[in-house]
Amino acid sequence: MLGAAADLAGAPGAGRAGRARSGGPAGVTLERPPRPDFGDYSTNAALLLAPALGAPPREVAQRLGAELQGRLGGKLERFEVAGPGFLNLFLSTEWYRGALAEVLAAGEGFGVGGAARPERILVEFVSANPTGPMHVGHARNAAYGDALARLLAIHGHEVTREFYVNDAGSQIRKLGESIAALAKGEPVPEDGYRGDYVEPLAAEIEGAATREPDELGRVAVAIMVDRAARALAAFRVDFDEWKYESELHSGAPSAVERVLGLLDERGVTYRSEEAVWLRSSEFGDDKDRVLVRSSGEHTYFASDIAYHQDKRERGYQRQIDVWGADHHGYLGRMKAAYAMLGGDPEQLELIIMQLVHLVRRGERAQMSKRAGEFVTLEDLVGEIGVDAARWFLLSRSHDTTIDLDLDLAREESSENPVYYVQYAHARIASMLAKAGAERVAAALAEVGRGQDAGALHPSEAALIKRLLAFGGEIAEAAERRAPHRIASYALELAQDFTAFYRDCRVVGAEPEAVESWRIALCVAAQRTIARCLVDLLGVTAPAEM
RNA sequence: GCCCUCGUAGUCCAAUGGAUAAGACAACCGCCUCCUAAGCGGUGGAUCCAGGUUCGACUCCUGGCGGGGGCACCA
Repeated sequence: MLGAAADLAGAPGAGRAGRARSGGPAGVTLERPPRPDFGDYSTNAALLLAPALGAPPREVAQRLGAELQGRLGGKLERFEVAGPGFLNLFLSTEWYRGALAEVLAAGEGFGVGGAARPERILVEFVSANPTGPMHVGHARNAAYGDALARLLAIHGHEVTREFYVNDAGSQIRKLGESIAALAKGEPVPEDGYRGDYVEPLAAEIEGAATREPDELGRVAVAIMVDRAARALAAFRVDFDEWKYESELHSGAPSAVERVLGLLDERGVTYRSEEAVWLRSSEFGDDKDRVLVRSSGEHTYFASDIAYHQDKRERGYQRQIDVWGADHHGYLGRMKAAYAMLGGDPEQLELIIMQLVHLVRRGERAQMSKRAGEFVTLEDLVGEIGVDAARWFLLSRSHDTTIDLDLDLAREESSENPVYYVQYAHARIASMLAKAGAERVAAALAEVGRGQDAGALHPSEAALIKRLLAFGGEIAEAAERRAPHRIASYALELAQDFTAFYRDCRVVGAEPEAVESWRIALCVAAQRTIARCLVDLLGVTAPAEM
């Protein structure tokens, strides 16, 4: 944590660091109180320490305050004990000046790398079936998984992003059969694929009318995967690895066969009605599950177990899977299988994304891939653009259902708060350009020397406090797998900047020391907004609008 | 029926057990001689219901009610 803020966090039992290291009572916080007259920062430490100390909370708060006063000296203007025993701290201008200097000195390192224990993490997301185009649900999954990966990486973890391609099983054969039928001018099989994209796909594949369905399926998968990768890249989502399910079935023995062997050795499988079952119900699942069908074919679940085992063997300390809500019934069996193979269930995180519902004329519409009725990722981006689409999808918590009315989204995209944040960034760029690069460099150097620039405007203090909260916001958002918090923070930061802009003249401010100080504050605000937009949310930060 | 998840203003949505529940859109009233009006200021408006735990509950527990999802030898 930042030095200036650490002055406070270092207080007995106060702050995040205090909670983590001191072993003090849980729930101690150092936070920005709801009202300015409650001080700049506030802690409930006394409320929580009081029972252990056998003293009234207000008395404990008084003692804490006195101790802090001694430690911080001129940085702490005064403190107050409030309500049931809150300790409210009022910080001096000196403290604020030092804090901004530290933000600027930290540069790219400001607020980042705070993970207490960095891990190698594999984030698997999207993993859309290659049998059709990606719809808005995949877009949400992509935006979320991508933002989460960015967040975890900035928080200090080593992150790998992976797309799992389900290129095996009956669905691929069905796709091949559908293409073969269309190529021959025959009707598509009853349970085949008949979306708008299938016919062009059939036309694209040379000699489709004379090739075998299995082979057509493979060719079609290659085309669809390539198409998905491109659509995702255009959405600013890139993957480090593309893992094919078919690989898990190849070789002798295959990865799937090996994992089935492992389960067998552990005595957690049995045969019944010609099929091989997993005793997953003994590990928290609702019922036992089939691994090998009576036909001799492996189930999807069997390859998925092999896939998760494979991830573990690749040395990831943590696996995060981002799944659609329609997969949540699958969670219990996956956790069970993971544990049955000796994995620590804590290290397998299965995140369920709630669905995106399409709304047309106020009514919910069903998205059906086989019927070809859905809004694709490309449609969404085409209608409202990458920035607005990403913000729209990322500004909501992953566990709330989103209703998407594309007509409304198109109309309202100009009202998207993303533009407000971008506008603040562009406005700063314009101000700094007006000041000139040399003047900005001089101002930054001056702040580092700690020049006295007089009293602070409340808007300046508020903006600095918001900037100082950045590291905590990253930590909180990363630990809770909640990138939407970054969107909230970015908006609040932009609002605080805009209030500062309204209240405080920057370029041309008198005396020069004030101008320097405010230019430096603008630089810190601009960097942090860009950090949020570009590096965390994958949204552009334009220099002009 | 069972399991999971969500219920906060007209709408969308935020809030590690903390003080008077944040913000956006929509509505209404004002503001461009001034570093970008994609902006600023102001007004009204919310925790599904009932119990419980706690000094303190939107938050945790129990029971309802409502929305969504899931309960295959499909993937």
